[in-house]
Amino acid sequence: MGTGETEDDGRQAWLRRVAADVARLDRSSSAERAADILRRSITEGALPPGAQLSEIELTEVLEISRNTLREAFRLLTHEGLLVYKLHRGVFVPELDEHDVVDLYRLRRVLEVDVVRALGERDPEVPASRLEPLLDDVEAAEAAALADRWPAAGTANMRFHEHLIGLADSARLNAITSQLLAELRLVFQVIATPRELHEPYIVRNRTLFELLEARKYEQAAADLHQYLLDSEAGILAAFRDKGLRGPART
Amino acid sequence: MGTGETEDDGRQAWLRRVAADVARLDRSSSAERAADILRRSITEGALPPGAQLSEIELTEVLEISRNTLREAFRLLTHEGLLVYKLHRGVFVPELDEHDVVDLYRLRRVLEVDVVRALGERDPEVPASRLEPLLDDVEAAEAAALADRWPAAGTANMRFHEHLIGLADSARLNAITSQLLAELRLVFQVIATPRELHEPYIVRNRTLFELLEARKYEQAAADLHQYLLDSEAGILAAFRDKGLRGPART
DNA sequence: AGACTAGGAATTGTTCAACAATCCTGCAAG
DNA sequence: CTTGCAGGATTGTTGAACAATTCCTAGTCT
Repeated sequence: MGTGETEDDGRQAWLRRVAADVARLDRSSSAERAADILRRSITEGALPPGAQLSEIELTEVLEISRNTLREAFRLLTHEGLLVYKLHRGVFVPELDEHDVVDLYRLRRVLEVDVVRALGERDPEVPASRLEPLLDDVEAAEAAALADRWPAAGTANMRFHEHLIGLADSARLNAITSQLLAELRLVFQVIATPRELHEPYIVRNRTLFELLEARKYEQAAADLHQYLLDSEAGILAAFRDKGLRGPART
Repeated sequence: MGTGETEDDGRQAWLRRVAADVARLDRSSSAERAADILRRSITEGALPPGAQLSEIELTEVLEISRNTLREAFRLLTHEGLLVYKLHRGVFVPELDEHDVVDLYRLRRVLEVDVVRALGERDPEVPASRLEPLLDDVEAAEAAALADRWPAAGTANMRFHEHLIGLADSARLNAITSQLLAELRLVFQVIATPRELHEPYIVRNRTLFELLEARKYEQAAADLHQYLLDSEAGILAAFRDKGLRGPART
């Protein structure tokens, strides 16, 4: 870095990076640590939808007090990964078809708009911004080759998370993170990961190539149909499996 | 830090009002009761952006334990009305121009889509669904006639909340509620309520009439420009004030 | 025998006070 | 002017205690 013009930009970028690092390390409160562990347990299926989380049991396992545990419960409740039933405890929510429709309605509006805005607002998107998307696409393809379908699903979702990230909106990122967390809950119920994720690996690559070629309008239209198809697939899977009586709560 | 004696007077008056509120409300849980009081204090400006909320002081004023107070803090944090800084306390967030742009970007996407979807999905919207919107329009008009501009602003925001409600999406309602709460924070910084809210009272009525006439496409276009104008007005007021909220955590 | 009700055990909801960890302030030294 | 170090103040966390509610069990009545 030699010239003075880019020095200020470099400094700004460095400050932002440091601030991000600090924020990440600060994040070490007991409640949030416990929430992290529980979040993984839920999204990975160790705590399936409908399961109850006993306070006494978890205070012993996580080695935290009831107050701190309940703080973690509140955090996850706000993310939609837990629900409170008064005087009965916290449960992993069981989402139904109506929730799927609701989630996909929001996904379509937000994601499609992000892609459209890329074309309208700033035609000169730095190519480096697309790198995380390519990483996700390749990660999904590799996982598919290895028959690791849950991992493929995770990579697919990270693709969409990074796509939203292109908008540089903190609030949009937070909303998306929550929507995808709830979607993972839906995937847990269906439990046929291959049929669920396989068709969208190649579509993600197509989408990436459209973005790389700066064909934003076509990418937006493509993504819209993509999400409609994905929603339809999930709803169909729900109706296949769904006629069974759910676990009694 | 201390700016003068008038601040102390204002603080005393605020303390007295809080004490009165404590005596009056007895029905809900202590944490929610405290959250109600604090929410009003924040949205009405008694606790301005940037203010720190001392735990010890508030436990004495609100007559609750620190744990209960922290529960109330969590509730308000989820609404976006407070932010935690680890080991430093809770603060009323200071939003800057970037936040305004972010908030309005989301508002435009979501609200315009709700109106469009009304036309596409279900041309037969029951007229009764629009009644809350009319109530809000009339409430804003009445408040404007009485020179009660904060009340007019509140009615305006409830109009938009009810508008979003037409989509019947629990998640959309939650997101909107939080966006508008943060917007109230922005209004507090500007502190010229009349100029801020007056132009939009008549525009809300226009919007309502377009919806009533089922001219959804025109309503959507109208709303889009409406939100662009509102954003521009707020940004202009920000630059006039020259008050900057630099901290971005 | 079956249904209903009363009572007790277990769990959650709420509050409190004390201890540990961290941050801020002021002051002295280089 | 900056650096390092106490001391004080504030926040983070814990464990216990008590109240409120639910669920299970046992007994009673028809």
